[in-house]
Amino acid sequence: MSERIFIGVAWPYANGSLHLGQIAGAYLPADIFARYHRTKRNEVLMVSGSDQHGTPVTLRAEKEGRSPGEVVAHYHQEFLDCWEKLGISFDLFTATGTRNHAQVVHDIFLTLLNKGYIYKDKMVLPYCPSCRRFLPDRYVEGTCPYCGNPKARGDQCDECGKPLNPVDLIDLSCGICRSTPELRDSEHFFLRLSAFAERLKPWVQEQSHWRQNARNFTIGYLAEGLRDRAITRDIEWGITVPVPGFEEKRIYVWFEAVIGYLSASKEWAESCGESERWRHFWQGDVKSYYFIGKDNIIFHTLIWPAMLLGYDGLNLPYDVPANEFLTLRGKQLSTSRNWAVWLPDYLQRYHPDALRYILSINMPETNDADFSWQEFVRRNNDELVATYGNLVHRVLTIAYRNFDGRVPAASEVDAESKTLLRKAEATLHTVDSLLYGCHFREAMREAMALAQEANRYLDSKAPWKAIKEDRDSAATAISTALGVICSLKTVLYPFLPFSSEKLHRLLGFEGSVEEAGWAMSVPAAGQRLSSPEPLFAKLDDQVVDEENSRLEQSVLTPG
RNA sequence: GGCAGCGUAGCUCAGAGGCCAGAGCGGGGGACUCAUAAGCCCUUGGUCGCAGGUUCGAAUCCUGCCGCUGCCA
Repeated sequence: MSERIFIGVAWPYANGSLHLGQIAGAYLPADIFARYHRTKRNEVLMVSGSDQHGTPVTLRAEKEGRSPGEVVAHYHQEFLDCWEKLGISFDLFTATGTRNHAQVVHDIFLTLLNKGYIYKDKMVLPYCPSCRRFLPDRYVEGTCPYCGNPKARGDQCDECGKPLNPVDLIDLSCGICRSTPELRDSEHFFLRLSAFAERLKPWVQEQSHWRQNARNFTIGYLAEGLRDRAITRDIEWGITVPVPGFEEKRIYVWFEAVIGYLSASKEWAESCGESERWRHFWQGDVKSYYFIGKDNIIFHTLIWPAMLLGYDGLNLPYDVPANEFLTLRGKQLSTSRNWAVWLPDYLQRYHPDALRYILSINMPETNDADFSWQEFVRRNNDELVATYGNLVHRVLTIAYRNFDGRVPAASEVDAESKTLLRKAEATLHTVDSLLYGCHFREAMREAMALAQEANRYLDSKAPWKAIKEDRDSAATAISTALGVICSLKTVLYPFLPFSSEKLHRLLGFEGSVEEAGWAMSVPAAGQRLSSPEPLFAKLDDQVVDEENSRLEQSVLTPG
């Protein structure tokens, strides 16, 4: 029975490059999940896009002397390039800057407004008389009321790290012209989150399959009481407010970005030439998964569900597998301090599957997990290459050289070989159910355990010796090992798609691993093998020093 | 400051009341040679953050403290 799976992935902010933390937190697990379900022949729609609005984009643009549109277009293209190279298989990766997105946002805004879930109210905000505008939080400067730092910004104090409201600051000044802003009333729209609390509480309670971090955090947040939130701002860069008199204001990013999941689905449907097909993934018997980092939990477990409840008729999230964070050499990533490994950089120098491997085997599912170049090289060389890559290579080489480049026929399958084949079959099932439940790290470990088992089997059978005395026994061993490798190719495909496809062809198959499906398929006797080549390359230990000094250099010259 | 998660072998991480607390890597030893000097076998190594408590029994539950992370004010 085929299932329908909707996969929404966090929308990366189009004001800078992607780093490894984002990949480990959301994109990689989402992609593993999507590839797994496709191979299981389930229907999958996986979407995301560039988050192109908001003050960070404007700031970046000003700093670089470009328009926000140019900044956003640049990073959008870079993202697309990264997805392709890293093999993140979106059905659609769009952007919040599209006309379609604005239309869908307006539709939701007006629907919620008509139903009374959005209302107008006044806020007191800093207004600069000489610039003649309300100032975004980040454009207000003043003295921090907590630590006395005279250059705190309206959104947060860089000295003590406390988040602030602009009106908290002492001795306000305009970040643009330095004059003193006055506090004025400004009219804004608010989302009546408080109206949904009673419906959200029992719903969250029922989600016993959610990860502990997401569930407890959400329950705690609900217990404190959901407060209404402003959804418009006095800024110029963003989606317009579809109400007369609000031409100078824009919809706040946090409100419109989550709507991207829906607008992207609609855009995808249009591009299929079936404009109503999005409903297939939003209504009825569909499970929707949202892959995000832990900083984003309540937007997906409370706010977006509230908006969907208010809009009515669309499915709420089924699961929100929020990951914890990736640290870099034990320290928190920091884009402003340039303490990060940037994805475009990585992809220029190394194999995508090597990164996918290390981030999978040590995915920050329950804890923050650490990345270091030392670990990267070690796991690549001592685990990926040594255990899996070498297994594949030794089996293919023996088969190719001794059996005329073809899969040998197993005469009689002995007990030991049967045991291994059963183990392969069992691994296929175990990995299946682990992936189904979003336990990626454990699934990867199971797969690697099978590779280890196969190495043990080869050692015990020693086909390189048997070939001289008992050719049939060697044939059985190699045929069995080829079967196991074939299963490994399948269970590892969601994690390591490039090398699995390569192995698929080395084993003499046509088509793709996905088409072959999630099943034990022992290559037929006589099947022609391709000339063996290693799946992965070992990395020189020098890489550790090179990359570490690159990191330390980049910290000295923050972007 | 409030809330949540986490603190387990040299390293990276599993385990969530009861078989001597596990895996991979590293360290030490061994047999082998098909393979990217990879693989295999044996072995080393932990008062499970600290202090109390509940229990016949606690890494696992409770309380307090310390440290890390995130969210909120």
